[in-house]
Amino acid sequence: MSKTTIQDIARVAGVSKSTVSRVLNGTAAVNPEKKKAVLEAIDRLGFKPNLIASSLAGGRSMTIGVVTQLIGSPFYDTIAQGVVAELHETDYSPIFADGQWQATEELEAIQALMGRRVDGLVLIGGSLPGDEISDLCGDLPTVIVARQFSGRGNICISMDNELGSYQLTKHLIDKGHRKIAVVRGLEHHRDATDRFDGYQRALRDNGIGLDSRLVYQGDFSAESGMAAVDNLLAEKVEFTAVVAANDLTAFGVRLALHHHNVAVPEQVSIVGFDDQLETSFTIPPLTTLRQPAREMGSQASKALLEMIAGNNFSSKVFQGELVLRESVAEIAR
Amino acid sequence: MSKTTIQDIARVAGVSKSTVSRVLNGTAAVNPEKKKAVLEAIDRLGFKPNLIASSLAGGRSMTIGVVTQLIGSPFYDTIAQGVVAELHETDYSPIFADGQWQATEELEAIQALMGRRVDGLVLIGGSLPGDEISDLCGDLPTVIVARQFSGRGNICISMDNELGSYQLTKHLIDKGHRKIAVVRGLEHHRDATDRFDGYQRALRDNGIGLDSRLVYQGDFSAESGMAAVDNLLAEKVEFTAVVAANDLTAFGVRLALHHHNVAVPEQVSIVGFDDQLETSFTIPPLTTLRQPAREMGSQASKALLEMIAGNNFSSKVFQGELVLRESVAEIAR
DNA sequence: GTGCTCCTTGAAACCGATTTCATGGTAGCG
DNA sequence: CGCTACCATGAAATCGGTTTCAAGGAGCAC
Repeated sequence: MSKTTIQDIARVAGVSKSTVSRVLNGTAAVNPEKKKAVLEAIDRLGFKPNLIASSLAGGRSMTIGVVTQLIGSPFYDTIAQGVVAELHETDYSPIFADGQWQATEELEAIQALMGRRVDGLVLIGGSLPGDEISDLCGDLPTVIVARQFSGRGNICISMDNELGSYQLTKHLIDKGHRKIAVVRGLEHHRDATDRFDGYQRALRDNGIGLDSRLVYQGDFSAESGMAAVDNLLAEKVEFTAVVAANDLTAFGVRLALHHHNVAVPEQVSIVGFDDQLETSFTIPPLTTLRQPAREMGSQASKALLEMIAGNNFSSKVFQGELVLRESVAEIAR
Repeated sequence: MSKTTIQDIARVAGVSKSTVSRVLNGTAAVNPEKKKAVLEAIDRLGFKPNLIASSLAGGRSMTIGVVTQLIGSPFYDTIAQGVVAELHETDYSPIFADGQWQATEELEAIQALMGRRVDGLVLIGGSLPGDEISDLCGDLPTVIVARQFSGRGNICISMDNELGSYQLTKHLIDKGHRKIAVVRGLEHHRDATDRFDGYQRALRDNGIGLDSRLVYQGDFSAESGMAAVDNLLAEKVEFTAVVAANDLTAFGVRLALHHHNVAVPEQVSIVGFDDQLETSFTIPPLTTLRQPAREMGSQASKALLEMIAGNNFSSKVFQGELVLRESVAEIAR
């Protein structure tokens, strides 16, 4: 551990601490010769400034708090990656705390990060009410990713889930499908309800009535996709396509259909949501809606840095991109 | 931002800073009444100690540096999750820096973390030579995950890749396969070479010669799995099974076979490596080797905390677990 | 009642930087 | 040549805690 301090450098270079600090931060002009002496001393002693001390003195910690919800979801993981990657170029370091999709945990996580005097906060997902977040964070720059908010004064980087689901459903309708089953995501989860809304709007816009027998309440898991299919088949409900809550659920749907010897896409078409890495390699490759997860993460970091710099930044809603692959077939009407 | 300091609490409670500090940390006995007064003041003013100041004064930052290699690999991500989850219960917070699988970046990442005076370091993967790590970190407690080391005095939490691959290959042999193709992982990557070694040993132990036409140099991607199959088929090399470098590669293999109308597992069996979430839902569900990624991560945190506490801890090599699903068929000899 | 120890407590030093402030020196200008 | 203005520089205060140290008080034994 480099125990050398700014004081040591000052002594070796024959200047004062103040001067060393000025060289380090370029806060003021210094005599070129002294500057050289300082730099040499730094190099020779292998000095690394103690960021903790500098945080305390400077009032800025150069850290960004990131609150995750540690469910091994590729989507959220990718967002986190984007956040970290974007910060990588800067002098800020991300410091993590986890909320586990539970309000109390999330609150603790935020408080822990604030105790560390982070300069900004990125919340990825989460279940804490918007206003509570505002109260908690006060004037601490805060960005919320993958979540849309009605709360006051928060910046959100989110996805238009309703539209995405609308597009997917519309795509199926355009291909001639009218008996379209849906596997919903986690109950009360905003993303899930938005997607379901998009599904409904697409049906409505095309004069197709909502058939409750085609709606299955899932939870974003593959298992719920399988259960949905088992259920549909057991009940002998006719359907030619399935809108899955996300890709993982679509995997489950697809596997269950396989078990029941239903051909995809010949007999039943499937669409997912997310476009996670594996979807291009399933059989058949899955038609889905790409969420720009990594980009959302890096956008969140960018927004936060702007806010910290004192600039304005407004919320951004991303639109997904329909990725057509082979899991949807056209059918005769 | 709570601007209240320990000084404010002291004033309100009518005691000295020292006493407040003692109440906060329980470092010494305090008069119950004063203690009560202090606690009340803390509660009333909503005081949260400034961890930065306390780090500086206390000499410990209560922070753990985690060096990742930001490739969106589910395996490494899961390890990171394990690390974070385990730390969640403690007063330590993980702070991230990324190495991008490049030695120079990794070096910078480590230095940045040391500048933050982390109390310990977890390296997930990485390419920096072991001795260099030792030099760099000195006596800073350090744990390396998902990597085996010859370097001196480092603690490693790793997987026996050679054995895992041996078991998978052996399983195929037991099922009657003798023409077993292999798609290797990234060149020069230790995990990849270990796995290839395991493959070779299994063949050797069972009197099967190594046929270089059955060996394809991949890179852990799904694309390389597809390319391998295309190649094998184009060259008209006979094979009845494929050992893929990891699950993702196996997905590629499986898709390419599908495109060529080769039935899995009837005509060709496949085994993967990792047991990532999606593998149980592919068609057919993939036989693979489960890596206890999350557990490795949490084990790493545990080890690190022990080391920080001054206790000894030795390296640990995990063994994977063969997960039998439906992608392997028995064939007549 | 005196002397001693033990315990609680506050004052002050300290952690390692940044930043303010005062000073001496130099340059510019009349 | 003298005055002001400015620049570079170091001393000292500061950030918000922890920890050492010495002192005051209580408790106990004689």
